[in-house]
Amino acid sequence: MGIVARKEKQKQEIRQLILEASMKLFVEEGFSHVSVRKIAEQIQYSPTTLYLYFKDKNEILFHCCESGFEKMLEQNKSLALIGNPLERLHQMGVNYLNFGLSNPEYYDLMFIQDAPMARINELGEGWSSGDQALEFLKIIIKEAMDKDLLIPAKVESVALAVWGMVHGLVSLATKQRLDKLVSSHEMEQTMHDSLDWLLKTMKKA
Amino acid sequence: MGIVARKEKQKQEIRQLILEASMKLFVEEGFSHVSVRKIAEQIQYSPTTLYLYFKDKNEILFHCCESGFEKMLEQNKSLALIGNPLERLHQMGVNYLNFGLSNPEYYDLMFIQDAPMARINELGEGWSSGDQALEFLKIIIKEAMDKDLLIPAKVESVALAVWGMVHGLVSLATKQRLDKLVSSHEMEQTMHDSLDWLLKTMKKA
DNA sequence: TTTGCCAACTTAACACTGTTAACTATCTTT
DNA sequence: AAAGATAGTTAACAGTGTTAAGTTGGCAAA
Repeated sequence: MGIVARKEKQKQEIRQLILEASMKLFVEEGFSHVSVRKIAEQIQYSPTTLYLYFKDKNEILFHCCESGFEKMLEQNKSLALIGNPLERLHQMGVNYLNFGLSNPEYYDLMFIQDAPMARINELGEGWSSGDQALEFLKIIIKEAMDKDLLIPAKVESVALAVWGMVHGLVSLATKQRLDKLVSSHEMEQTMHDSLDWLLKTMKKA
Repeated sequence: MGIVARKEKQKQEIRQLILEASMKLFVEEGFSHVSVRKIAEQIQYSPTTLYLYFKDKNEILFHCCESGFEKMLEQNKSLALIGNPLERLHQMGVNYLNFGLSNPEYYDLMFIQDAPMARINELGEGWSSGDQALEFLKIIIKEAMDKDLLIPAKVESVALAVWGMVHGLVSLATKQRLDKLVSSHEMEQTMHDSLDWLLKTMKKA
Protein backbone atom coordinates (compact mmCIF):
# COMPACT_ATOMS: atom_id res chain seq x y z
CA MET A 1 0.00 0.00 0.00
CA GLY A 2 3.06 2.25 0.10
CA ILE A 3 2.54 3.34 -3.47
CA VAL A 4 -1.10 4.19 -2.96
CA ALA A 5 -0.21 6.20 0.10
CA ARG A 6 2.52 8.10 -1.73
CA LYS A 7 0.15 8.90 -4.58
CA GLU A 8 -2.37 10.17 -2.14
CA LYS A 9 0.30 12.32 -0.54
CA GLN A 10 1.29 13.76 -3.91
CA LYS A 11 -2.32 14.53 -4.63
CA GLN A 12 -2.58 16.43 -1.37
CA GLU A 13 0.59 18.31 -2.18
CA ILE A 14 -0.84 19.56 -5.44
CA ARG A 15 -4.05 20.54 -3.70
CA GLN A 16 -1.95 22.54 -1.29
CA LEU A 17 0.00 24.05 -4.15
CA ILE A 18 -3.22 25.26 -5.73
CA LEU A 19 -4.49 26.73 -2.48
CA GLU A 20 -1.24 28.53 -1.74
CA ALA A 21 -1.12 30.00 -5.23
CA SER A 22 -4.73 31.11 -4.88
CA MET A 23 -4.12 32.81 -1.56
CA LYS A 24 -0.96 34.50 -2.78
CA LEU A 25 -2.81 35.85 -5.80
CA PHE A 26 -5.88 37.06 -4.10
CA VAL A 27 -4.00 38.76 -1.29
CA GLU A 28 -1.88 40.49 -3.92
CA GLU A 29 -4.42 41.31 -6.59
CA GLY A 30 -7.69 41.26 -4.73
CA PHE A 31 -10.27 38.57 -4.58
CA SER A 32 -12.32 39.68 -7.56
CA HIS A 33 -9.36 39.74 -9.92
CA VAL A 34 -8.28 36.17 -9.37
CA SER A 35 -9.35 33.77 -12.08
CA VAL A 36 -8.93 30.03 -12.43
CA ARG A 37 -6.62 30.66 -15.36
CA LYS A 38 -4.37 32.95 -13.32
CA ILE A 39 -4.07 30.41 -10.52
CA ALA A 40 -3.22 27.72 -13.06
CA GLU A 41 -0.60 29.89 -14.71
CA GLN A 42 0.99 30.60 -11.34
CA ILE A 43 1.60 26.92 -10.72
CA GLN A 44 2.35 26.11 -14.37
CA TYR A 45 -0.60 23.81 -14.92
CA SER A 46 -3.43 23.88 -17.36
CA PRO A 47 -6.58 25.61 -16.02
CA THR A 48 -8.62 22.45 -16.29
CA THR A 49 -6.25 20.57 -14.02
CA LEU A 50 -7.62 22.49 -11.05
CA TYR A 51 -10.94 20.76 -11.64
CA LEU A 52 -9.28 17.41 -10.95
CA TYR A 53 -8.52 18.60 -7.44
CA PHE A 54 -11.49 20.83 -6.66
CA LYS A 55 -15.12 20.65 -7.70
CA ASP A 56 -15.23 24.29 -8.73
CA LYS A 57 -13.87 27.73 -7.91
CA ASN A 58 -16.17 28.06 -4.91
CA GLU A 59 -14.51 25.09 -3.29
CA ILE A 60 -11.09 26.69 -3.72
CA LEU A 61 -12.36 29.92 -2.22
CA PHE A 62 -13.95 28.03 0.63
CA HIS A 63 -10.61 26.55 1.59
CA CYS A 64 -8.90 29.94 1.37
CA CYS A 65 -11.64 31.21 3.63
CA GLU A 66 -10.95 28.46 6.14
CA SER A 67 -7.32 29.43 6.32
CA GLY A 68 -8.46 32.97 6.95
CA PHE A 69 -10.24 31.67 10.03
CA GLU A 70 -7.07 29.94 11.13
CA LYS A 71 -5.17 33.20 10.84
CA MET A 72 -7.82 34.92 12.90
CA LEU A 73 -7.86 32.18 15.50
CA GLU A 74 -4.10 32.35 15.85
CA GLN A 75 -4.30 36.06 16.47
CA ASN A 76 -6.79 35.39 19.25
CA LYS A 77 -4.66 32.83 21.06
CA SER A 78 -3.27 35.44 23.42
CA LEU A 79 -6.78 36.20 24.66
CA ALA A 80 -6.62 33.21 26.98
CA LEU A 81 -4.10 35.12 29.09
CA ILE A 82 -6.54 37.86 29.95
CA GLY A 83 -8.36 37.10 33.15
CA ASN A 84 -11.00 39.80 33.20
CA PRO A 85 -13.76 38.78 30.77
CA LEU A 86 -14.58 42.39 29.89
CA GLU A 87 -10.99 43.15 29.06
CA ARG A 88 -10.88 39.92 27.11
CA LEU A 89 -13.98 40.96 25.19
CA HIS A 90 -12.46 44.32 24.48
CA GLN A 91 -9.23 42.84 23.18
CA MET A 92 -11.22 40.43 21.06
CA GLY A 93 -12.99 43.38 19.45
CA VAL A 94 -9.72 45.18 18.89
CA ASN A 95 -8.28 42.05 17.29
CA TYR A 96 -11.34 41.75 15.08
CA LEU A 97 -11.06 45.31 13.82
CA ASN A 98 -7.35 44.92 13.21
CA PHE A 99 -7.76 41.64 11.39
CA GLY A 100 -10.43 43.06 9.10
CA LEU A 101 -8.50 46.20 8.29
CA SER A 102 -5.20 44.36 7.75
CA ASN A 103 -6.64 41.49 5.72
CA PRO A 104 -9.51 42.98 3.77
CA GLU A 105 -9.41 40.31 1.09
CA TYR A 106 -9.59 37.47 3.57
CA TYR A 107 -12.26 39.30 5.49
CA ASP A 108 -14.32 39.74 2.36
CA LEU A 109 -14.21 36.03 1.69
CA MET A 110 -14.91 35.04 5.29
CA PHE A 111 -17.84 37.31 6.00
CA ILE A 112 -19.12 38.97 2.86
CA GLN A 113 -18.74 37.01 -0.37
CA ASP A 114 -21.34 34.46 -1.38
CA ALA A 115 -18.93 31.95 -2.89
CA PRO A 116 -17.69 30.18 0.27
CA MET A 117 -21.21 29.97 1.71
CA ALA A 118 -22.44 28.47 -1.54
CA ARG A 119 -20.00 25.66 -0.91
CA ILE A 120 -21.25 25.17 2.63
CA ASN A 121 -24.86 25.16 1.56
CA GLU A 122 -24.16 22.48 -1.05
CA LEU A 123 -22.84 20.23 1.65
CA GLY A 124 -25.38 19.58 4.34
CA GLU A 125 -23.05 20.62 7.15
CA GLY A 126 -23.09 23.80 9.21
CA TRP A 127 -20.62 26.65 9.31
CA SER A 128 -18.18 25.35 11.90
CA SER A 129 -15.80 28.34 11.79
CA GLY A 130 -18.53 30.89 12.31
CA ASP A 131 -20.21 28.70 14.86
CA GLN A 132 -17.04 28.39 16.92
CA ALA A 133 -16.38 32.12 16.80
CA LEU A 134 -19.85 33.10 17.93
CA GLU A 135 -19.86 30.44 20.63
CA PHE A 136 -16.58 31.81 21.96
CA LEU A 137 -18.09 35.27 22.10
CA LYS A 138 -21.16 34.03 23.91
CA ILE A 139 -19.06 32.29 26.54
CA ILE A 140 -17.15 35.46 27.31
CA ILE A 141 -20.34 37.45 27.63
CA LYS A 142 -21.93 34.84 29.84
CA GLU A 143 -18.88 34.83 32.05
CA ALA A 144 -18.95 38.60 32.34
CA MET A 145 -22.61 38.51 33.35
CA ASP A 146 -22.01 35.78 35.87
CA LYS A 147 -19.23 37.82 37.41
CA ASP A 148 -21.61 40.76 37.62
CA LEU A 149 -19.56 42.90 35.22
CA LEU A 150 -22.31 43.27 32.66
CA ILE A 151 -25.92 44.30 32.90
CA PRO A 152 -27.86 41.03 32.62
CA ALA A 153 -29.56 40.40 29.29
CA LYS A 154 -30.18 37.66 26.78
CA VAL A 155 -26.68 36.43 25.95
CA GLU A 156 -27.51 35.73 22.32
CA SER A 157 -28.79 39.27 21.71
CA VAL A 158 -25.70 40.82 23.24
CA ALA A 159 -23.33 38.54 21.34
CA LEU A 160 -25.02 39.29 18.05
CA ALA A 161 -25.04 43.01 18.80
CA VAL A 162 -21.32 43.05 19.52
CA TRP A 163 -20.40 40.93 16.52
CA GLY A 164 -22.76 42.96 14.37
CA MET A 165 -21.10 46.16 15.39
CA VAL A 166 -17.52 45.19 14.76
CA HIS A 167 -18.48 43.47 11.53
CA GLY A 168 -20.44 46.52 10.48
CA LEU A 169 -17.51 48.83 11.16
CA VAL A 170 -15.02 46.67 9.30
CA SER A 171 -17.24 46.14 6.31
CA LEU A 172 -18.28 49.77 6.01
CA ALA A 173 -14.63 50.75 6.18
CA THR A 174 -13.27 48.16 3.77
CA LYS A 175 -16.11 48.78 1.32
CA GLN A 176 -15.23 52.46 1.24
CA ARG A 177 -18.45 53.62 2.84
CA LEU A 178 -16.63 55.74 5.38
CA ASP A 179 -14.04 57.27 3.08
CA LYS A 180 -15.89 60.50 2.49
CA LEU A 181 -17.30 60.69 6.00
CA VAL A 182 -14.21 60.10 8.10
CA SER A 183 -10.76 61.27 7.11
CA SER A 184 -8.61 58.26 6.33
CA HIS A 185 -5.91 58.87 8.90
CA GLU A 186 -8.52 59.04 11.64
CA MET A 187 -10.48 56.04 10.39
CA GLU A 188 -8.89 53.43 12.58
CA GLN A 189 -9.06 55.59 15.70
CA THR A 190 -12.70 56.43 15.04
CA MET A 191 -13.61 52.78 14.75
CA HIS A 192 -11.81 51.95 17.96
CA ASP A 193 -13.60 54.84 19.64
CA SER A 194 -16.93 53.29 18.70
CA LEU A 195 -15.88 49.95 20.10
CA ASP A 196 -14.65 51.60 23.30
CA TRP A 197 -17.93 53.43 23.61
CA LEU A 198 -19.91 50.22 23.30
CA LEU A 199 -17.93 48.41 25.94
CA LYS A 200 -17.99 51.31 28.31
CA THR A 201 -21.73 51.67 27.84
CA MET A 202 -22.59 48.03 28.39
CA LYS A 203 -20.41 47.77 31.46
CA LYS A 204 -22.18 47.67 34.76
CA ALA A 205 -21.67 50.92 36.61
CA MET B 1 -34.57 75.58 -29.60
CA GLY B 2 -37.75 73.47 -29.48
CA ILE B 3 -36.18 70.64 -31.40
CA VAL B 4 -33.04 70.53 -29.34
CA ALA B 5 -35.07 70.50 -26.16
CA ARG B 6 -37.26 67.66 -27.40
CA LYS B 7 -34.22 65.63 -28.38
CA GLU B 8 -32.76 66.15 -24.96
CA LYS B 9 -36.02 65.03 -23.41
CA GLN B 10 -36.06 61.88 -25.52
CA LYS B 11 -32.52 61.17 -24.45
CA GLN B 12 -33.52 61.42 -20.82
CA GLU B 13 -36.46 59.13 -21.45
CA ILE B 14 -34.22 56.42 -22.80
CA ARG B 15 -31.85 56.86 -19.88
CA GLN B 16 -34.80 56.34 -17.61
CA LEU B 17 -35.90 53.32 -19.61
CA ILE B 18 -32.49 51.75 -19.14
CA LEU B 19 -32.49 52.41 -15.42
CA GLU B 20 -35.97 51.03 -14.90
CA ALA B 21 -35.15 47.88 -16.83
CA SER B 22 -31.97 47.48 -14.80
CA MET B 23 -33.77 47.83 -11.50
CA LYS B 24 -36.53 45.47 -12.52
CA LEU B 25 -33.98 42.86 -13.54
CA PHE B 26 -31.74 43.07 -10.58
CA VAL B 27 -34.58 43.00 -8.06
CA GLU B 28 -35.95 39.94 -9.84
CA GLU B 29 -32.79 38.03 -10.63
CA GLY B 30 -30.30 39.40 -8.16
CA PHE B 31 -27.62 41.95 -8.70
CA SER B 32 -24.86 39.58 -9.74
CA HIS B 33 -26.90 37.96 -12.48
CA VAL B 34 -27.71 41.13 -14.36
CA SER B 35 -25.60 41.74 -17.42
CA VAL B 36 -25.47 44.60 -19.88
CA ARG B 37 -26.79 42.26 -22.54
CA LYS B 38 -29.80 41.28 -20.44
CA ILE B 39 -30.71 44.89 -19.76
CA ALA B 40 -30.41 45.66 -23.46
CA GLU B 41 -32.60 42.73 -24.40
CA GLN B 42 -35.23 43.85 -21.92
CA ILE B 43 -35.63 47.19 -23.65
CA GLN B 44 -35.08 45.80 -27.15
CA TYR B 45 -31.88 47.67 -27.87
CA SER B 46 -28.43 46.53 -28.80
CA PRO B 47 -26.08 46.09 -25.81
CA THR B 48 -23.74 48.77 -27.09
CA THR B 49 -26.50 51.36 -27.12
CA LEU B 50 -26.34 51.51 -23.32
CA TYR B 51 -22.85 52.94 -23.66
CA LEU B 52 -24.27 55.94 -25.49
CA TYR B 53 -26.24 56.81 -22.37
CA PHE B 54 -23.92 55.66 -19.61
CA LYS B 55 -20.16 55.56 -19.32
CA ASP B 56 -20.12 51.97 -18.12
CA LYS B 57 -22.02 49.44 -16.06
CA ASN B 58 -20.84 51.03 -12.82
CA GLU B 59 -22.61 54.24 -13.71
CA ILE B 60 -25.86 52.36 -14.26
CA LEU B 61 -25.49 50.60 -10.94
CA PHE B 62 -24.68 53.87 -9.25
CA HIS B 63 -27.99 55.32 -10.37
CA CYS B 64 -29.89 52.22 -9.25
CA CYS B 65 -28.15 52.65 -5.93
CA GLU B 66 -29.32 56.25 -5.70
CA SER B 67 -32.90 55.20 -6.19
CA GLY B 68 -32.38 52.70 -3.41
CA PHE B 69 -31.54 55.64 -1.16
CA GLU B 70 -34.71 57.38 -2.26
CA LYS B 71 -36.74 54.33 -1.29
CA MET B 72 -35.05 54.27 2.09
CA LEU B 73 -35.56 57.98 2.62
CA GLU B 74 -39.23 57.68 1.79
CA GLN B 75 -39.61 54.93 4.36
CA ASN B 76 -38.08 57.27 6.93
CA LYS B 77 -40.43 60.17 6.27
CA SER B 78 -42.71 59.16 9.10
CA LEU B 79 -39.87 59.54 11.58
CA ALA B 80 -40.47 63.29 11.71
CA LEU B 81 -43.70 62.62 13.59
CA ILE B 82 -41.94 61.03 16.53
CA GLY B 83 -41.15 63.61 19.16
CA ASN B 84 -38.94 61.64 21.51
CA PRO B 85 -35.46 61.42 19.94
CA LEU B 86 -34.77 58.03 21.50
CA GLU B 87 -37.96 56.58 20.12
CA ARG B 88 -37.13 58.18 16.79
CA LEU B 89 -33.70 56.59 16.87
CA HIS B 90 -35.25 53.26 17.68
CA GLN B 91 -37.74 53.46 14.85
CA MET B 92 -34.95 54.49 12.50
CA GLY B 93 -33.08 51.35 13.44
CA VAL B 94 -36.15 49.21 12.95
CA ASN B 95 -36.70 50.79 9.54
CA TYR B 96 -33.09 50.14 8.62
CA LEU B 97 -33.30 46.46 9.52
CA ASN B 98 -36.57 46.09 7.65
CA PHE B 99 -35.29 47.85 4.57
CA GLY B 100 -32.20 45.70 4.43
CA LEU B 101 -34.08 42.45 4.90
CA SER B 102 -36.83 43.35 2.42
CA ASN B 103 -34.55 44.76 -0.26
CA PRO B 104 -31.36 42.74 -0.05
CA GLU B 105 -30.37 43.48 -3.62
CA TYR B 106 -30.69 47.22 -3.20
CA TYR B 107 -28.96 47.01 0.14
CA ASP B 108 -26.07 45.13 -1.40
CA LEU B 109 -25.61 47.84 -3.99
CA MET B 110 -25.96 50.70 -1.53
CA PHE B 111 -23.64 49.48 1.21
CA ILE B 112 -21.61 46.51 0.09
CA GLN B 113 -20.76 46.32 -3.60
CA ASP B 114 -17.73 48.12 -4.96
CA ALA B 115 -19.28 49.15 -8.26
CA PRO B 116 -21.27 52.24 -7.19
CA MET B 117 -18.40 53.52 -5.06
CA ALA B 118 -16.05 53.11 -8.00
CA ARG B 119 -18.25 55.58 -9.84
CA ILE B 120 -18.16 58.03 -6.96
CA ASN B 121 -14.41 57.80 -6.63
CA GLU B 122 -13.95 58.53 -10.32
CA LEU B 123 -15.83 61.76 -9.91
CA GLY B 124 -14.22 64.02 -7.35
CA GLU B 125 -17.41 64.46 -5.36
CA GLY B 126 -18.36 62.96 -2.01
CA TRP B 127 -21.02 60.41 -1.18
CA SER B 128 -24.00 62.65 -0.66
CA SER B 129 -26.51 59.90 0.15
CA GLY B 130 -24.35 58.31 2.81
CA ASP B 131 -23.37 61.71 4.10
CA GLN B 132 -26.97 62.78 4.55
CA ALA B 133 -27.94 59.57 6.28
CA LEU B 134 -25.10 59.71 8.80
CA GLU B 135 -25.70 63.39 9.42
CA PHE B 136 -29.34 62.67 10.16
CA LEU B 137 -28.30 60.01 12.64
CA LYS B 138 -25.85 62.35 14.35
CA ILE B 139 -28.50 65.02 14.77
CA ILE B 140 -30.85 62.62 16.50
CA ILE B 141 -28.13 61.44 18.84
CA LYS B 142 -27.07 64.98 19.62
CA GLU B 143 -30.66 65.92 20.37
CA ALA B 144 -31.04 62.93 22.68
CA MET B 145 -27.90 63.91 24.57
CA ASP B 146 -29.00 67.52 24.84
CA LYS B 147 -32.31 66.40 26.27
CA ASP B 148 -30.41 64.31 28.78
CA LEU B 149 -31.79 61.02 27.47
CA LEU B 150 -28.42 59.56 26.54
CA ILE B 151 -25.18 59.20 28.43
CA PRO B 152 -22.93 61.95 27.05
CA ALA B 153 -20.24 60.80 24.64
CA LYS B 154 -18.60 61.79 21.39
CA VAL B 155 -21.52 62.01 18.97
CA GLU B 156 -19.53 60.68 16.04
CA SER B 157 -18.48 57.54 17.90
CA VAL B 158 -22.01 56.76 18.96
CA ALA B 159 -23.43 57.38 15.50
CA LEU B 160 -20.87 55.14 13.89
CA ALA B 161 -21.45 52.47 16.52
CA VAL B 162 -25.19 52.46 15.92
CA TRP B 163 -24.92 52.49 12.15
CA GLY B 164 -22.21 49.86 12.34
CA MET B 165 -24.40 47.58 14.37
CA VAL B 166 -27.50 47.71 12.22
CA HIS B 167 -25.40 47.46 9.07
CA GLY B 168 -23.53 44.55 10.55
CA LEU B 169 -26.72 42.70 11.42
CA VAL B 170 -28.27 43.23 8.01
CA SER B 171 -25.19 42.26 6.10
CA LEU B 172 -24.45 39.18 8.19
CA ALA B 173 -28.05 38.09 7.70
CA THR B 174 -28.31 38.79 3.98
CA LYS B 175 -24.93 37.23 3.32
CA GLN B 176 -26.08 34.02 5.00
CA ARG B 177 -23.65 34.26 7.90
CA LEU B 178 -26.39 33.71 10.46
CA ASP B 179 -28.26 30.92 8.69
CA LYS B 180 -26.64 28.09 10.59
CA LEU B 181 -26.43 30.01 13.86
CA VAL B 182 -29.96 31.33 14.20
CA SER B 183 -33.02 29.46 12.97
CA SER B 184 -34.50 31.33 10.04
CA HIS B 185 -37.94 31.98 11.54
CA GLU B 186 -36.33 33.59 14.55
CA MET B 187 -33.80 35.59 12.57
CA GLU B 188 -35.76 38.81 12.32
CA GLN B 189 -36.78 38.74 15.97
CA THR B 190 -33.22 38.04 17.08
CA MET B 191 -31.92 41.00 15.13
CA HIS B 192 -34.55 43.28 16.60
CA ASP B 193 -33.66 41.97 20.05
CA SER B 194 -30.07 43.07 19.52
CA LEU B 195 -31.18 46.50 18.45
CA ASP B 196 -33.50 46.77 21.44
CA TRP B 197 -30.69 45.75 23.73
CA LEU B 198 -28.40 48.43 22.35
CA LEU B 199 -30.95 51.19 22.76
CA LYS B 200 -31.91 50.08 26.23
CA THR B 201 -28.25 49.90 27.22
CA MET B 202 -27.26 53.30 25.92
CA LYS B 203 -30.27 54.98 27.47
CA LYS B 204 -29.63 57.04 30.55
CA ALA B 205 -31.01 55.29 33.59
C1' DT C 1 -33.65 69.08 -55.08
C1' DT C 2 -29.62 67.17 -54.17
C1' DT C 3 -25.55 66.92 -51.43
C1' DG C 4 -23.32 66.35 -47.31
C1' DC C 5 -23.27 65.87 -42.56
C1' DC C 6 -24.48 64.37 -38.08
C1' DA C 7 -26.80 61.65 -34.89
C1' DA C 8 -28.61 57.22 -33.22
C1' DC C 9 -27.90 52.70 -33.48
C1' DT C 10 -26.03 48.08 -34.76
C1' DT C 11 -22.64 44.44 -36.07
C1' DA C 12 -18.38 42.40 -35.26
C1' DA C 13 -14.81 41.80 -32.52
C1' DC C 14 -11.49 41.62 -28.37
C1' DA C 15 -10.08 39.90 -24.23
C1' DC C 16 -11.69 38.00 -20.59
C1' DT C 17 -14.63 34.58 -17.28
C1' DG C 18 -15.95 29.48 -15.28
C1' DT C 19 -16.57 25.01 -16.88
C1' DT C 20 -17.10 20.53 -19.70
C1' DA C 21 -16.00 16.90 -23.18
C1' DA C 22 -12.84 14.67 -25.66
C1' DC C 23 -8.19 13.49 -26.46
C1' DT C 24 -3.22 12.05 -25.28
C1' DA C 25 0.33 10.62 -23.08
C1' DT C 26 2.45 7.88 -19.11
C1' DC C 27 2.63 4.54 -15.77
C1' DT C 28 0.50 0.08 -13.46
C1' DT C 29 -1.27 -4.21 -13.63
C1' DT C 30 -2.36 -8.51 -15.71
C1' DA D 1 3.55 -7.23 -24.41
C1' DA D 2 -1.58 -5.94 -23.97
C1' DA D 3 -5.02 -3.72 -21.44
C1' DG D 4 -6.43 -0.35 -18.37
C1' DA D 5 -6.34 3.25 -15.15
C1' DT D 6 -4.22 8.03 -14.06
C1' DA D 7 -2.89 12.63 -14.83
C1' DG D 8 -2.83 16.05 -17.70
C1' DT D 9 -3.85 18.47 -21.92
C1' DT D 10 -6.33 21.01 -25.93
C1' DA D 11 -10.45 22.77 -27.80
C1' DA D 12 -14.68 24.39 -27.15
C1' DC D 13 -19.11 26.47 -25.12
C1' DA D 14 -21.62 30.02 -23.29
C1' DG D 15 -21.21 33.87 -20.95
C1' DT D 16 -19.06 38.69 -19.34
C1' DG D 17 -17.86 44.14 -20.10
C1' DT D 18 -16.37 47.04 -23.59
C1' DT D 19 -14.52 49.30 -28.06
C1' DA D 20 -14.01 50.25 -33.08
C1' DA D 21 -15.98 50.33 -37.24
C1' DG D 22 -19.91 50.35 -40.07
C1' DT D 23 -24.85 51.43 -41.20
C1' DT D 24 -28.83 53.75 -41.28
C1' DG D 25 -32.04 57.69 -41.00
C1' DG D 26 -33.29 62.62 -40.94
C1' DC D 27 -32.08 67.41 -41.18
C1' DA D 28 -29.43 71.63 -43.15
C1' DA D 29 -27.00 73.95 -46.37
C1' DA D 30 -25.68 74.35 -51.44
